[in-house]
Amino acid sequence: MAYEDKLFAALADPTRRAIFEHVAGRRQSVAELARVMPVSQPAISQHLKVLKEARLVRDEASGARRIYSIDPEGLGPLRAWLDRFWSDQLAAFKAVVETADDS
Amino acid sequence: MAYEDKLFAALADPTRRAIFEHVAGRRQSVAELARVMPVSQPAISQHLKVLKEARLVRDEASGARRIYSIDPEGLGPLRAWLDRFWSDQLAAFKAVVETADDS
DNA sequence: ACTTATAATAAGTCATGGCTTATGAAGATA
DNA sequence: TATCTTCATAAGCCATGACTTATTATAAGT
Repeated sequence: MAYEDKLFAALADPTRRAIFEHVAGRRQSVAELARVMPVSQPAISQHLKVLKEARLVRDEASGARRIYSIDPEGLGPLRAWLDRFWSDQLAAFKAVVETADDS
Repeated sequence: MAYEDKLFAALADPTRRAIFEHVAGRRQSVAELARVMPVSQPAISQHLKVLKEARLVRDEASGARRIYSIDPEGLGPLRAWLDRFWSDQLAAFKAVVETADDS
């Protein structure tokens, strides 16, 4: 599976996005997430695995716990993808405006 | 289903993303897309329906054809979502730097 | 009018994915 | 050592979704 595919797929699920947003707000353990989210601990672990493979989060051992935090570079590729269309659309918009000026 | 959910879900499928990128490159009909993509015409129509409900594309009748084009505002919410974390991460990074300055 | 082209919808198949409970491994605590 | 916590993995269930072929509707061309 291509990397970009993993990134978009990881963000597609609402529960997983919620977990990501929690982790982005504050680094925390699996148990903490399980306490606040409406799914079981294994479900949390499974989501975190997907997020990790998409490089959206990192994990770090801390005794028996495992602390998850956001991966600062993880959203870079998403932004890059987005900017591709952003500039395209700006160019297209500009072209329309300039065509209108010709009239 | 919430709007944001539809947006992310629409972009999750690689085939659908490819269709979106084609349409973004040049406005075109369903048949044109079906010619270049490795799936059937109904599959294309189904994907376009999802993209349209996510407000990523628009359609316009042109005789028997239906021309699909990108919806310029469609990616706005995605960018807004992204920027939320972008500034968060910048703030976090700044905090780390300033803490380092204190030492 | 008849045929061809275009595209949407219906119905059915099949794989994937998100969830559960059960379990085991590794660390902390008594 | 024994227990408790934390977390990951295994296995199974079930809904969803991406695809197919078949069909229908509408418009264009002859």
